[in-house]
Amino acid sequence: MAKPEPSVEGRGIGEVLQLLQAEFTDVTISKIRFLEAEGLVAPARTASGYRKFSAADVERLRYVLTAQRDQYLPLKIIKEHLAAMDRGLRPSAGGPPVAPSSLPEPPGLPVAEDFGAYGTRLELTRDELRAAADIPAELLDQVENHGLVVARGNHYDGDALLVAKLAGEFARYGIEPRHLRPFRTAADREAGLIEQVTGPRRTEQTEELAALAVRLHAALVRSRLPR
Amino acid sequence: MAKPEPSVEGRGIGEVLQLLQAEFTDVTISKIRFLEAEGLVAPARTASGYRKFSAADVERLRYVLTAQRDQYLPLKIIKEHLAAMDRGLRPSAGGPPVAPSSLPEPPGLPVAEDFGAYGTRLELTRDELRAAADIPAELLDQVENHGLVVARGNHYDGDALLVAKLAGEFARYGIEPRHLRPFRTAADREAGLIEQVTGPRRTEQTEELAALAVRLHAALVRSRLPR
DNA sequence: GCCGGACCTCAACCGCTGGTAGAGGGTTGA
DNA sequence: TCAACCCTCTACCAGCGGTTGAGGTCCGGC
Repeated sequence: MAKPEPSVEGRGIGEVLQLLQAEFTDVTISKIRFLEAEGLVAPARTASGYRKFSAADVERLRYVLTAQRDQYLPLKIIKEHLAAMDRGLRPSAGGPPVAPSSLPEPPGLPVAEDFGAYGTRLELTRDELRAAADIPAELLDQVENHGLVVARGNHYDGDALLVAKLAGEFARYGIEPRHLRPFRTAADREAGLIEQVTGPRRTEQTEELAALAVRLHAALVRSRLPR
Repeated sequence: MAKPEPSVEGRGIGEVLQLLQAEFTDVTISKIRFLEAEGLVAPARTASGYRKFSAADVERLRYVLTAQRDQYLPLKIIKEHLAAMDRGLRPSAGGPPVAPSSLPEPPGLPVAEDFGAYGTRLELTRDELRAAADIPAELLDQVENHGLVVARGNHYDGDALLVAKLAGEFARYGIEPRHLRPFRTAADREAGLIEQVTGPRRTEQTEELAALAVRLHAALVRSRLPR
C-alpha cells in the first residue's frame, strides 16, 4: 500500500507560519494558536493532537490577518464576517458582507478589502479596480503602462487590486509607477526562477518557494536600510 | 451695537453633548474631553478656559464617532485621516483618504529566533552564524561571495542570520546562492530608492516605505506565478 | 532506545487603547 | 450667594490581543 494512514492531511503549524510570515511579518505560532482559541480557524487534528491546516485554513488565516492589518477590524467583527461567508454570503464585489451597523452617515467606505477575501477570486472591471484602489485614473494608467498590473481577460484580480493600492501609497511619498519598474523586473525574474524549479503548474511547492522568495527579499531590503 | 463681546463664539461642552447624544448614545462629556486630549478636536477657549465648539468642531466629532462606530477604526488612524483632510486631501468620493495601512510596529521585541523583527541587535561571529543558520560552510562562503550577507565589523546581525537560513532552504530546492543574486540587486535598488526619499537616517518613514516595498514585491510575485 | 526538535495545553502575565471616576476648585448668571 | 456648569489632574479600570513559560507528548533519525 502506498499510504497506510492518510488520515489527516495538511500542513503543520510551523509550515503555516513560514507561509504567512512572508506577507505578515508579525505573525507567530502563538498568534495562530490564539486565533484558533478565539474561533477564527478550526484546523483538523491528528490522532495525537497536532494541528493540520488545509489550504482553506491558511486562506482563512490570510483573510484574518489582512483584515486586521488593512482595515483595522477587531477580531470579533472579522469572526462575524467569516461566519457570514461560511453561511454562503460570499462577498460578490464588496468586501466583507457590509458592516451590520451601516448607517446612512458613514463617509463612504472604500471597498477596501485587500486581496484577502478568499484568495484571488476577485474579478473587477477596470473601473471597479480604480474605485476600489481609490487612485486617480491617471495613476492607474501609469501603473498599467509599466506593467505593474495586467488584466486577465478583461478583468483584474485581487493581486491587481493590492498592487494598485500600494502604488497609491507610494504615490503619496512622491514615488511614481515608473520608479516601481524594478519591482516588476525583480518579480518577473523570481517568478521565472520558481517556475523553473517547480514546473508550470501551481503546486504547494510553488507557494512555498514564493514564500521563501518574499522572505528573502524582505530580509535583504531590511539589511540594506540605514541603521 | 448688536454684540458687545463676540469674543469666542460657539457651543459649550454640555450643549455639544446634547447634540451628539441624539446620534451616539454612548458619548459623554468625559469622552469629548478625552478626544480633545488625544488631539482629535481642538475647540476654542474662552478667557476663563471654557471650551467653545464651533459647528466645524462638532462636525469633526461626529466624524470621529461615526468612524469608530461604523468602521471600527482606532483613534490613531482616525486622527491621521483628519490630519490628511486638514492638509486638503479631501477625498472626493472615497471616504477617508485611503487607509494608510502602515505596519503596526510590534511593541516589545521578542527576538524570535527567526527573523529578529529588527531585533537586529544580534551579534554573531561567522562561526556562530553558520551554526545558527545550520548550513554547510561552503554554502555560507557562496552566500557571502555573492554579497547576500555582509559582516559589520566582524559580526553578523539578525538579518544576516535570516538570509543565511533562507539560503539554506533554497539550497534544498537546488537553488544556489548565485541564483539569488538578482534578489540582492533588487534589494539594493529598493533600499536606494527608499533612502532617496526618506534621507539617510532610519525613521518611521523608512520603515513604512520598506513595509510597502515588501508588500508590493509579494503581490507582484504572486501575481506572476502560474495560476 | 534515545535524542532533539516540533508540537501540545494551560495558566499567568503584559502593554496598549479607550476611556471613567472623583477630588478639588474656578466661572457664570439669576 | 447659590446652583449649575465647567475646569484640570491623577488614579484607576476593563477588554483586547496577544506572549511567556512550565511541564509534557510526539516523531523521525541515528
